[in-house]
Amino acid sequence: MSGALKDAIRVERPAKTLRELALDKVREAIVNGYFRPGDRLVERDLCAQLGVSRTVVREVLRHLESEGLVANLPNKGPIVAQLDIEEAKQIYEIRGALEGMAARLCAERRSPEIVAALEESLAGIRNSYRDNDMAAVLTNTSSFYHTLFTMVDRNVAWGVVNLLTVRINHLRSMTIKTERRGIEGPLQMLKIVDAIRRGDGEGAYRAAMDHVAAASAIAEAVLSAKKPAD
Amino acid sequence: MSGALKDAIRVERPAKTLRELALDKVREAIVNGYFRPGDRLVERDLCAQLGVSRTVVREVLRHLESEGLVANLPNKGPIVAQLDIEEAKQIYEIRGALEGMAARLCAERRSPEIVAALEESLAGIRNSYRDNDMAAVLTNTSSFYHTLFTMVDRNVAWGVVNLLTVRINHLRSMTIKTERRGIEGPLQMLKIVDAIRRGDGEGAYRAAMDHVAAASAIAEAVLSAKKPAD
DNA sequence: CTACAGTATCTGGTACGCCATAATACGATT
DNA sequence: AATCGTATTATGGCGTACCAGATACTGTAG
Repeated sequence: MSGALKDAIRVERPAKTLRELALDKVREAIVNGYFRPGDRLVERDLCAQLGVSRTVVREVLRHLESEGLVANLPNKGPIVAQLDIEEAKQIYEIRGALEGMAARLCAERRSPEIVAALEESLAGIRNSYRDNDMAAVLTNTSSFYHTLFTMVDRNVAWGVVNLLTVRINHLRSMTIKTERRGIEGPLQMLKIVDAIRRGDGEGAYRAAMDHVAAASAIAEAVLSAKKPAD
Repeated sequence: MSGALKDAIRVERPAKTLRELALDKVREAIVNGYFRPGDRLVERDLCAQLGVSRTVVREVLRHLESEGLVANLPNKGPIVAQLDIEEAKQIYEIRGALEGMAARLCAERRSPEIVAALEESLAGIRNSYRDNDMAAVLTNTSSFYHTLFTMVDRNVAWGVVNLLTVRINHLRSMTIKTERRGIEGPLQMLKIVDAIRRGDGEGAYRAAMDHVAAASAIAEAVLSAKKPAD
């Protein structure tokens, strides 16, 4: 049996451990705001809410801690990590560097498939804005960058970006709701795609940087406007 | 009592939980080769070796898994992650992008303190090469980049670089042992410092990129030379 | 109203047990 | 003897119970 085919008939098992299910649940609960920043995450309460044992809950909390979504106060226990503005700016900066890098690589490859895939994602974003479906905007934006990275086989960088992105997810959901972002966001991304189509590596790099820089500026405004109200 | 002083007499407790101690131990054991890539990490064995309970061991394994140092085979359990060459190249590339970014920022800040701190680290590296103390070379190199990042308050990026670096640590220890690396490595780093001293952001960026590119090339050679021998 | 003691809460950590699965060894059958 | 089925073992996944230490809360005595 040839190597390429030998997995074809493999029986697909759920294979997800309880731990992974719980991890996804809690992470989602944090990123979509069910648990707010600063909330304490009491182990035994989580056990009850998730319907799993402390063993599982503790492993999940450790995992989220290493993702930066959960902070651990000594002798007090885990809380949902607070995002301070300085950290958010750094995250945006890193994303700029890595997404710029990926955009440049895409441009240098000069592959029509890449352009087509990016345009499809971009169309999805426009539609979601038109339908006012903000959740869809987020997932489509993610998918845009996902193709940007995976088309040039940069899955490690994609993992890094993804890891950082969850930490600023509530910021993202605020920035995209900003007035004019529905116009300017896709416009900036279009510039990236155009530069890639032209094979203009440097232009693609700068366009990607500009896009996250804009997002960062909006995030900073949103965050500094909200902090005093706390 | 004034706020600035009130922590002064605080009794410094280890504050490290058993879990963190165990985490460090296991990570170090992996990084310095006590556990080889592909080795199985049997929970109950680790309990015995570390002298801690299974709960702790499991949490440690989960943490290392999310760091990428440990891989979990379904229905078989955790093993030490194997590093394939493609992934290593991607990690070097990311480091290049981020270290270049940090170097540029350092140059733009034009602070003599930064230059002084970097020169001190660099001197440490040279001395370690002279003494043939390869472990010290590694830690001093880390400290060089640590100052590069923290001097411009980019601790998040530093965290990312650090996280990625542990995954290629055995590669690092092989590349620095390469002939001529003891000359060329410090020379490339000196170029970074010089550009920073000149306030030449672009030059610092490129010098940092060149340095990791060189390391990456050596690593690739080392890795592809070793793989067939497996 | 304050100080202090007692109490409740919660994490950190341990021990132990049960179950499911995968691999291996072993034995039976043809 | 080769093969097939079965017991055994190793191990991870998961749950429960328990204890110690730190912290926060509370009520009472002075």
